[in-house]
Amino acid sequence: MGNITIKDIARLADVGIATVSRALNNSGTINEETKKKILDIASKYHYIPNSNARNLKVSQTQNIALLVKGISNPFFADMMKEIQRQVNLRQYSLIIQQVDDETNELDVAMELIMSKKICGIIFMGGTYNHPEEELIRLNIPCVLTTITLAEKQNSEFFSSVVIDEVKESKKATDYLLSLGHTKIVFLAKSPFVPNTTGNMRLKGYEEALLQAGLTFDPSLVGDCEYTPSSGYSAMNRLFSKHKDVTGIFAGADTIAIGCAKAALTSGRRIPEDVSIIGFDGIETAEYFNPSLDTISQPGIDMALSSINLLFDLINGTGKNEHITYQAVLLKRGSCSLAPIYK
Amino acid sequence: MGNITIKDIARLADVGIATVSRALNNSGTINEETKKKILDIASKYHYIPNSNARNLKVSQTQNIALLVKGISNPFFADMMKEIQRQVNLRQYSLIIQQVDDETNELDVAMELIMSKKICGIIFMGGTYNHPEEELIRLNIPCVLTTITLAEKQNSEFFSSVVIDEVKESKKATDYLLSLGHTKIVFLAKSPFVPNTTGNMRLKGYEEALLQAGLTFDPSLVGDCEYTPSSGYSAMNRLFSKHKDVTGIFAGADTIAIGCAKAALTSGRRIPEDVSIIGFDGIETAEYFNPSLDTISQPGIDMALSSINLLFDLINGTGKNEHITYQAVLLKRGSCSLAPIYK
DNA sequence: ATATGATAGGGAAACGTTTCCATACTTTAT
DNA sequence: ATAAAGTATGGAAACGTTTCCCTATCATAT
Repeated sequence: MGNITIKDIARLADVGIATVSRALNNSGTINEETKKKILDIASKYHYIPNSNARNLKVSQTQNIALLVKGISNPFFADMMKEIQRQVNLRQYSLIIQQVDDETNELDVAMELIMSKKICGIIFMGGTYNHPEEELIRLNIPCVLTTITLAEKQNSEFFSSVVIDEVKESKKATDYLLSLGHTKIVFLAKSPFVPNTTGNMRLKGYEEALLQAGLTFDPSLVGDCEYTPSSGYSAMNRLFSKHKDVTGIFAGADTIAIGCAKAALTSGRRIPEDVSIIGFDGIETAEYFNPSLDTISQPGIDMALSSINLLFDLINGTGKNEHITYQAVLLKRGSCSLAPIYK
Repeated sequence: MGNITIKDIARLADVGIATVSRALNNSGTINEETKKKILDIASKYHYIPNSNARNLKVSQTQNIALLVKGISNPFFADMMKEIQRQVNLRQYSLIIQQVDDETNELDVAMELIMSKKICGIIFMGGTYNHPEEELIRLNIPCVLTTITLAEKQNSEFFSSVVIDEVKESKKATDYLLSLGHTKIVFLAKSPFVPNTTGNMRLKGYEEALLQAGLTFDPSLVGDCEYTPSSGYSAMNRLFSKHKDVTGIFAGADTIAIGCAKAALTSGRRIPEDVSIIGFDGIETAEYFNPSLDTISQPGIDMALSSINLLFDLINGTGKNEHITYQAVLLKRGSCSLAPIYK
């Protein structure tokens, strides 16, 4: 049963197909009555335009792509959900493509673009230290969010929505410092790989330490994935080397949860013996026992801005923008004065 | 700069476009040398086929859709990630569409199908109590997973990958019962709405109770979303009515986390005063403090089976199948003998 | 020598749209 | 009454593929 096409509608309404097209897209000039008749027939027969034909003709699609690195972080999940919602609201479809550490996201993006599957793209998570020219090559509306930019952020070829990783990370460390902690562990993914998110956050940690007159000890930093299990084993390793750690700054709440477990199973109390602060502000962190202190990113707002900026670019209703959001320090139950002060 | 098309390749290779098409898809008869020449030129000029044109012609796409209800549950997130991975591995794209409680997933599906955007569909989460004919109308390879089927499961029009909700839920309740608990709370989403997942799990809970000779008390069941915060407030309400609750069966780990918080903040110890068991088996449950007992579903396996069944259908390499997985009871640190036995 | 059957490749139609152009009919201004 | 300027519509080309059908070449069998 061949689907119903614009031709069928034309025949049924006894008009030309050009007229049907005009009625459907209300473009050009068309008589109101004719239009109504056509629309009625179309809806009566459940006409749905063939998007392949349409896209072929206009060389544009109604799909936008979301390329996300590190999809497992629940913080991203919430952002994705919001982006999803906004995209659907605008009658577009979302093609989500996860990219792992090995795949080159630009190749993936290029293929999606060239095959005409998408008309806009959001990069989420990870690092984009590609020379700007590469992004220019994409030649498509593009926004980068929740990522660390190696290059200057004032490019005219994409929009971005980020936080100041270094500053926010310093904020977390400063808080621990203010509580009197001096032996503070830092955990993140690839902290020593230049320009990664983990690296940026390490910088903030280091800055805070130095500013407080402490020396930076690389053996206090751990490398782990953004998961509880990975945070757990990394923290265990750290504990075995440094029994006297009293402060932990985890570069993600998921990691913090794993660290907490490690502290607890080693007989340490939180926050009496060891203070823990996370990053991101996922819901579970609040419900953890004890409730986890964290640096909370405005994920939903960032998602919203990203999609708005993207559609501004797609519709030509706005120019490139670069937004930096503020994160906030949430004090809950996992940090307290260093034991020495008690 | 107009993209490079099959015509350009034909011109460059000095052959007809039909020949190029044959070389690209290695279909029909073609000389090996000619083919090599064409392929070389194509790759040299970074030719990428226009999928809109192709899809229009063959009336088929390389996109598969994932319609998920209740996207916020991290248990789904892991499944989605695996589905994503498998789809990409096969050079298809995944269009993820979240459907909320209000939207009719069949309408969404129909639109996606009719507009020729997809060639296969996976329904995930929620309930599908649509009459079979409705699903038949879709007329496209289709698998239902992690959902509760109202109708008999032997349809020839779709595949399914599920667990026996009632049985697994009874397993959880039996466990609590075996520990001597008699006043057990049950929490899930829409437990009293027929055929929902929550309702199925309620049935298992009820069966276990009845079998143990206890009476079913509806005032012990709570209705909440699949989130910690919702579980938290629902449990608080329940505690205020029933101070002597000693067992909690949460229909999701996310809910269990909220319940645990409620128990803890009310001064109850886990598991000494109150035992909690969850459902799903998300990673965080294990790292919670205390480690949460749960009924663990084999999410990754289920995702894998789903996608395999779907591609069997798409490629015509297999017939409809209906798989029921077993979940397993994970005993960790959140359940113990009822206080009365101590 | 001719007939047969592969094998290779080209021309052109078709997929379902949008849009340019042309035409026909109205209205309004002169 | 005629010209000018809308307004409404249809025909047909075009988007970039795939595929059907036809022709040409060549080897093999008669």
